[in-house]
Parts: sequence; structure tokens; C-alpha cells
Amino acid sequence: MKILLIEDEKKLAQVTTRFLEHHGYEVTGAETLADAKRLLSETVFDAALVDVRLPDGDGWSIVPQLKGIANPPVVFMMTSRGEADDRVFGLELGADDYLVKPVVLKELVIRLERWLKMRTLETKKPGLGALMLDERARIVRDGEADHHLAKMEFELLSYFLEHLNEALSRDQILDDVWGYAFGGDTRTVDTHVKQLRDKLPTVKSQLKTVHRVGYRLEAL
Amino acid sequence: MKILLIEDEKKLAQVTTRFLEHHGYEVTGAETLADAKRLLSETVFDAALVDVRLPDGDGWSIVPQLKGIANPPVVFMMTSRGEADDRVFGLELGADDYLVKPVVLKELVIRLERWLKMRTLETKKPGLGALMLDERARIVRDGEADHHLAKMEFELLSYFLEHLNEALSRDQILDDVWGYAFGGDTRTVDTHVKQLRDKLPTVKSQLKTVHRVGYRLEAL
DNA sequence: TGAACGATGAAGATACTATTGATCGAAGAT
DNA sequence: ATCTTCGATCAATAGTATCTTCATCGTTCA
Repeated sequence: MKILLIEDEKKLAQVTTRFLEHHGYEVTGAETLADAKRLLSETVFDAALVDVRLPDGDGWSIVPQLKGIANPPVVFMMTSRGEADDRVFGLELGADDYLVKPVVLKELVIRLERWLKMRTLETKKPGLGALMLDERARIVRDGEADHHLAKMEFELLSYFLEHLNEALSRDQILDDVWGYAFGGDTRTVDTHVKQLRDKLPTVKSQLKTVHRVGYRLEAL
Repeated sequence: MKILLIEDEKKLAQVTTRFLEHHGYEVTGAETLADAKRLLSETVFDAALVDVRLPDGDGWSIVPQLKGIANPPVVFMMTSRGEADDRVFGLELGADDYLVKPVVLKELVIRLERWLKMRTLETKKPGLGALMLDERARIVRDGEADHHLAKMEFELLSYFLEHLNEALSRDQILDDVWGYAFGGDTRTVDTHVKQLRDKLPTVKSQLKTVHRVGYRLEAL
């Protein structure tokens, strides 16, 4: 687990680093925002500990960048400003937790471990790799081949992908894809499902019917 | 989302309750540990907010019980004792987060929302040891192997898991699983029980017949 | 021991789904 | 304006999976 520690007080940074390393983490230190940004462009971190007060700016300002990464690290803010509004602000900005200095290292590690555990759980969300959707052109690429999908086919497939691994009832599908007002037959769904299965090999193999329930698109 | 608020200061409890309800939560209040324990045996909560100082004992003491539940709620400790050791102690005991009074309600809600989101991600698979049942996907895994269950089989098993360790009569099962309107034979339950036992080793060993009463699924 | 109860397996009834082709209407081409 | 093409929907039928019942045999309890 790689951790980015953004902290300019050398003494504190050193103690923290040593403690975390003792717990099996690999810690990289940055003393300024500029340092941190450089490191972020080079390395993928699992977590970032950010001091709010830094020589070249405000710790807040780096949070959006951290959380904008494809697989964002766990972000903890650390500050001596313990005021309520600061905490709310930090959390709303996207920080995962907010520790008031003096930071108790043991507490830091406990909280960190939990968030990292959560993160690995979340991160393992699989996708349907072979399928790529182009919303604008309504074109789907399955593996090598491009396929043209009609409007409803495309929206149906989109819907299944949004609800990967969920068993979806025909009624639910009609409501969400066709719209609440649609008064038609539930068989309509069947027919469109068949279209998708016929056009896309990946759908053929991964879209299962759940008897007496509906359909489920399974991740690979 | 159901929240159990264990707090004896009436004024504080009231304000907190109102705030949470305004955010769409269903809040049940308890003023003592005894109250809380009674409520826990009746209802399944998604989260518990526990004050440490309570009239009839220490808030810590209820945490193991909370976390011992099959599908444990998110547990937040709240206390005016903000000392470092207390926080570490609370977290190590199993509390998910630890708020120091005065609690900022907005912060509470932000943190709560995150933990509840995490919980629902994790919770997809309630289970009995080797038995994992994913309600959303309608998939059952026993040990290594995935098993295909028909609709009624799945719902029956689901029902047994919700009523772990309870002896359930055939009539009760028919009413709750098949529905009030079902007019068929009680032996139908027998047959479905057999199916489950045949398909799932864990069920075979844990689903006991209670002579002259019905069936009971026993926890491992 | 016998009367009540539960387990089991097979088969019929039922409910659900896949598949095909027809119809209708909209968008675009001529 | 008319024709052509394509997509959406529906209806009919064939094909499956599931549910339920029933008859029989084994087991438990009084």
C-alpha cells in the first residue's frame, strides 16, 4: 500500500512516516503542493494524508485533483484547525476522513485501514471489458467488431450495463428504459433482448434470463 | 434506513432525531442500554449512534452486541470525552467512527451517509458461513460453487436466512413466502425444502426438521 | 406398536420464455 | 408527394422450467 504524506513539518512527517512504515505501508513524503502534484503524476497512491496548511498553498486545493484520478486514493485531511465548519467543508470537498491535530498515530492507522479495506472492496467492481459503448454514435464495439444498435436496443443495453449483475424484472426495465408512461406489453422486452443477443456475442453469453424474475447481465 | 439513537440527554436526542428524520432516516430513540437491547432484539437497524455515558452503564458495552448481529449496523460512538485513548479504544472495540461532542449534525450526516453507502455495497451478501446469498443478483453460492435456484427456492431460502434459528411452521412459511392467497397444500413446503437440501450442502446440514412444528435453519 | 408425521421421487399441470413473422408508423430517399 | 427502409411493438406458437400434487415409504413420538 502506497501512501502519500503531504506535510511540511519535518519532525512530524518523520514520526508519522516511521510509524506507518512500521505498519507495513510504503510512505512517500511531500513538503509542498508542488511536490505532491509532481509525485501524483508519477505514481499511483492508495491513500493521501494531506495537511491543510502548506507553504505554497492550501491543502484543500489538491483534493479535487486527488479525487479526480481514475482510481482515487483514500484522502485524509489533517489540520490543527478543528472548527466544525472546517470539518464539514473538508468532508464535503471529498476528503474521506478528517483528523484534528495532534493526530494520534494509532487512531490514524485504524481509520486508514478501514478506508483502505473499503476501497479494495469497491475497486473490485468488474466491468464488461469487451463491450464499449459510444453514446453519441449509438455504436457498440464488442471485441473487434462494431455494431449498429437501434435506439431502444442501445438504451436497453446501457441500462443493463448500469445495473451489472443485478436481476432486473421486465416491469422495472419497462419503467426505467421505456418510461413510466409506457403502457405496452412486457414481451417487448423479450424481443429487444433477443435482438441484443443476436447482435452481440458478449451479450449472448453474459445476459442470462432469470426465470420468473427477468434478466441479468453478468460481468465477465 | 433505520437508525437507533442511544442517548439519554432528551434535548440533544430530540434535536438529533429531528435533523436525521429531515434527511430521510427513520430514527428510534433509546435512553438506556436496557432499552437499546430490547429494541435490538425486535428490529434490524442500519446504523446505531451510541452515547458513551448512559444512565445504566457504559456505551462501550453494547458495541460487541451490535457488531455480533448477522448483518451489523454502522456504529458511531459519540462522547464528550475526546481523549485520544478513548477514541482509539472505541475504534478498536469495533465502532466505525467516533464523534466528539458537541457533535456537528451536518458532519454526522456526511459521515453516516458514507458508512451506510459502504455498508450497502458490502452487504449484498448476507450469509450463513459458507452460504452467500446475493438478493440483488439472485445468486447463491455455497462454499466455492454457485448454484442455480428457482424462484420459490430462492425466496424460501431467503426467508429462512431472515429467520435464522427460528422454528417456522409450514403455515407461517406459506403465508409469508407464498403469500396469504395461496390455497395449496402444506406439503409444497416439504418438497421445496428437499430441493434446497439436495442443492446446497450447507442447507442439508443446517436446516433441521422440527417434528410436529416445521423447520428451522440453524446458524453455524 | 400404531398413529401421526416427514421424506422422497415421479408425473402432470402450470407458468414462463424464446422465437418467428406480421403490422404499423416514422424517417429518409427519390 | 410517394416510395422504401428500418425500427418498435405485438401476437401466436413452440419449447422449457418450475411448481404442485400425489402416492409411497420411512421415521418419530406417545
